[in-house]
Amino acid sequence: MNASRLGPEFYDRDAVELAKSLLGKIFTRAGDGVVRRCRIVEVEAYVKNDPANHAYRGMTPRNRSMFSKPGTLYVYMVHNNFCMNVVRGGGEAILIRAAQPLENVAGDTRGPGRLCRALGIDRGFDGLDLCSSDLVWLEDDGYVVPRIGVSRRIGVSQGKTRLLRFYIDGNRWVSR
DNA sequence: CTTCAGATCCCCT
DNA sequence: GGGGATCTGAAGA
Repeated sequence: MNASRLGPEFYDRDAVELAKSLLGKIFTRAGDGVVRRCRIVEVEAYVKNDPANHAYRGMTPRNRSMFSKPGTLYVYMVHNNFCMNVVRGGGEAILIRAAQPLENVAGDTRGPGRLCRALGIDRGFDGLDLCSSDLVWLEDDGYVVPRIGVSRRIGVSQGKTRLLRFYIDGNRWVSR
């Protein structure tokens, strides 16, 4: 089956639904003369009225991409590591925590910081549009997720009890 | 301007 | 399993 690039309509939906839908999709990173592909296997949702969300207290220079249109990439740095998110819009986004290497991907891809390192994603990718960028986009190859696992989020100090982490149950590339 | 906490990772035990 | 690295962004004075 041919893999097709996901368009604007895919990203314009409830944040939790978007998070679940991102599981199994192919993250593509082009440029540098090669095309790297990996399958998203673990995500976390950061929603409205969520103290753990960077956008909880409104827009700042760092998180402005989270208020851009659905399908925008939000990249930030924490403790010397980059993390990337798929923006839902209105201050909501989905953190990509881990992926399964498919093509031209070397290094560990389990954990948001490692994943960005393996794919060569940095703050320069913040604000790019996954629907129109020549560097990064998402594809659907028809893969169907066998079973979605749910848990609390990892590494947050607030909003700990909310079940907003989703992963492909049984996949060896899920972190932890 | 200063202070401080953080959506992590690595290395040690 | 736990602590330190390391530095940016945001809040407070």
